[in-house]
Amino acid sequence: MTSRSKNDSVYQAAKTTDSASGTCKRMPMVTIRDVAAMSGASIKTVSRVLNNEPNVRPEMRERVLQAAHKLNYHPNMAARSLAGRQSYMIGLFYENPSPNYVVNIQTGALDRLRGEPYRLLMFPVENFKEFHGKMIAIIRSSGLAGVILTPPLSNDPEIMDELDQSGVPYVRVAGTEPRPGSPCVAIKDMIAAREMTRYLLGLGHRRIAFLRGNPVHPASNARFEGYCYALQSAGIPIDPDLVIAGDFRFASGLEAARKIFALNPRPTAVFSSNDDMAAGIVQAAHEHGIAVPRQLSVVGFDDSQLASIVWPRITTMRQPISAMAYTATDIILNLLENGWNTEEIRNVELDHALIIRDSAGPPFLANVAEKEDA
Amino acid sequence: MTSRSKNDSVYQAAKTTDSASGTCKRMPMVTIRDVAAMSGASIKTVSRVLNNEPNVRPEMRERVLQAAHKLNYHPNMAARSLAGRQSYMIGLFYENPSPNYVVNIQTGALDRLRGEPYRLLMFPVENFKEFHGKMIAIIRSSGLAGVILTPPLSNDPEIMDELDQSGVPYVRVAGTEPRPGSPCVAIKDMIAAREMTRYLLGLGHRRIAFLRGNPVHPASNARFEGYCYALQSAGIPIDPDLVIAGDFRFASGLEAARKIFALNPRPTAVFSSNDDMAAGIVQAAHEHGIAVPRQLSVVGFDDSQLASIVWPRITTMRQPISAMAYTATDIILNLLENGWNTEEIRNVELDHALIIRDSAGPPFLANVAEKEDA
DNA sequence: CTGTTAGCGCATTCAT
DNA sequence: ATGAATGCGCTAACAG
Repeated sequence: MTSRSKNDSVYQAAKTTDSASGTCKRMPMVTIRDVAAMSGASIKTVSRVLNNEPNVRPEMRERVLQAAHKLNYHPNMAARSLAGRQSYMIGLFYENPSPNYVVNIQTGALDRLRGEPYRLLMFPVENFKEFHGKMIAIIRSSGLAGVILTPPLSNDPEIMDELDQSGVPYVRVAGTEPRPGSPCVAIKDMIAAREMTRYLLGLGHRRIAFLRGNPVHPASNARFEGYCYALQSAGIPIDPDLVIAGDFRFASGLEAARKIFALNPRPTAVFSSNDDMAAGIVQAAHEHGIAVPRQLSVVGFDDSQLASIVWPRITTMRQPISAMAYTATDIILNLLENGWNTEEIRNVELDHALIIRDSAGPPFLANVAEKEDA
Repeated sequence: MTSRSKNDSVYQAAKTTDSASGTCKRMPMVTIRDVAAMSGASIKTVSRVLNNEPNVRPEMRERVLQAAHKLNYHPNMAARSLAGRQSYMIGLFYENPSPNYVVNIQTGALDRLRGEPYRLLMFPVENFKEFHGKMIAIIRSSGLAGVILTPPLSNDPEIMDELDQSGVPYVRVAGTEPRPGSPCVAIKDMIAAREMTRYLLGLGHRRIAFLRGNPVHPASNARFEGYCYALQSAGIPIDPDLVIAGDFRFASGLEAARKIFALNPRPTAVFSSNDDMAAGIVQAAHEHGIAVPRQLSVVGFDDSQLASIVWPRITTMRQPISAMAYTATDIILNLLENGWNTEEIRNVELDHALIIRDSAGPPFLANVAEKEDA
């Protein structure tokens, strides 16, 4: 009740006048000036209050806050960006490998952004090769404050060069090669894949096929290494016939299944680099009347929604995708707030977890025999 | 070759100087002034060229364009928004029912935005009830030029009231109730559901269960109506026991399955309001040893990725989600460009399509008999 | 057809 | 602890 009715009516009128006029053009802007006028402070003081800067008397602060609330004031992002020479937009660049991955990444980033003045801008990239040379333009024209790179972009040296040049902080999700000056959050793909392979080995499998992902995603290679490592330490040579190419898509799992089913003797287990392809194998198995896991164990990687939707539910390696994006966003925010100190770059590695479900079991030895006399 | 080396070197130096200095703060802004200086035009002329306004001599236009290109100029969104009193941000508001839906919506919107100066901002809404009253604040502080509403927000009168008040154009995706002043793009949910039900009827089913979606999504009700309509015109009364509650999530399909399987006699078919729940039913059927479609036909709605990933692949009603979002975005863009003429609001209805796959077939009559003597 | 002059709403010196 | 003045990069009236 500090300000009298006269003020109130003025402002309230200003607030509703246009929407009542039918043409409904645009709401009259309530600016920092209006707040200043109403609270009896200068615009600078209002600015101080709004940005939580020191050197404002508590009671003054309170008055300003009340006025802002009363006027339903909201800072104008554009003006703020322009004057402050920085934006509040974070760009998320991704190439759509699987919808679930994208959604999880988004969710994680958005979670971290909740309550922050920053916004998330989506940049789907179709063909990241033809993307080269455009990064700077995009950053500049969209006025991005920071960017989050997901694979395969997070390992593209050219893109990172451009980013370095642009001067905006960027964080890589699931990048593999360390890069000075650029933080990265990832999981230990190699270790995780080794773990999964050992799980299969522990179940008794000896002929384990591996379904690779898109080779431009380095995680795909890291997982393959883990598979090789585990096999070799178990004294099992890598059989090239058991290594099948794929591209992370469901359809490529379907295709791979054909090749795998044609193998003689057929492997007793398949380790797919991600869940989408694993689901493809499971579907193909159904169609060929091959029982999973009795005749064929199938395991995936990611623990995406898919893995628990198909039947049997897929044993997989959980990759905390949302958490990775959350962390990446957190790092960006720190970089943005505390200045970009290239020295204290954080590289974070999050934990993976083996999720045992129903698609893998001990090898059905009759299966091998049955094949051998074919 | 209009401008000489002197100019060139100056600008080029300006372009690279900072990134070479190690501290990598921010690239020096190339402004409209630089372009004006280099091309020998005034900033207003440059502005005209950049915005494709008339009244510029072609050769002048060319010179400006070249200068801009040479300088690697990119307009500053913030300044443009501030001066032009309009932003280039389109907000996409959604509550995450199923990841696939969200991704499809996004893809459609992003497709339409390609090449446009507009950007897409994501606004996930957890609890849309507690969202009331915040819409205006969000629009204002983020400086949204327009918004796209997806269900259930696209049918929330309070939210739409706020939107009307805010004055920014908004388009509803899959809204059901027509609303003056707000365009909407949808499919004919009722008709489509009726069609699907008739398909099942045509297969010979008489006991068809219906799995409802989240009741706050009006599409859920429309689909239910279609089901009822088809049944009634076939002279089959609606059996309340066959109408099961759900919420569009996979898990609710799983739950619903238990109830459905306990029914005696068991229905020969289930029509689920969306694919996620249908996938839940299929999974549960596997677990209970109920063969789909031999012992139970299951059909879904949406034709999401899921539908063709589970086994058997689900017969479903394709809803062109991406296309709907594309169209919605198109409408927003028109509204933004040509002014918001409330008179010529377009309500668009896109086509659905029955996608016949493997999860539905004729009823297995022995099934009925078998149940009856139980 | 083209240029000049003013701001847009805010942050930011530098006064006080 | 507070305020006046200046300008961010651009668009928008107006003049020519």
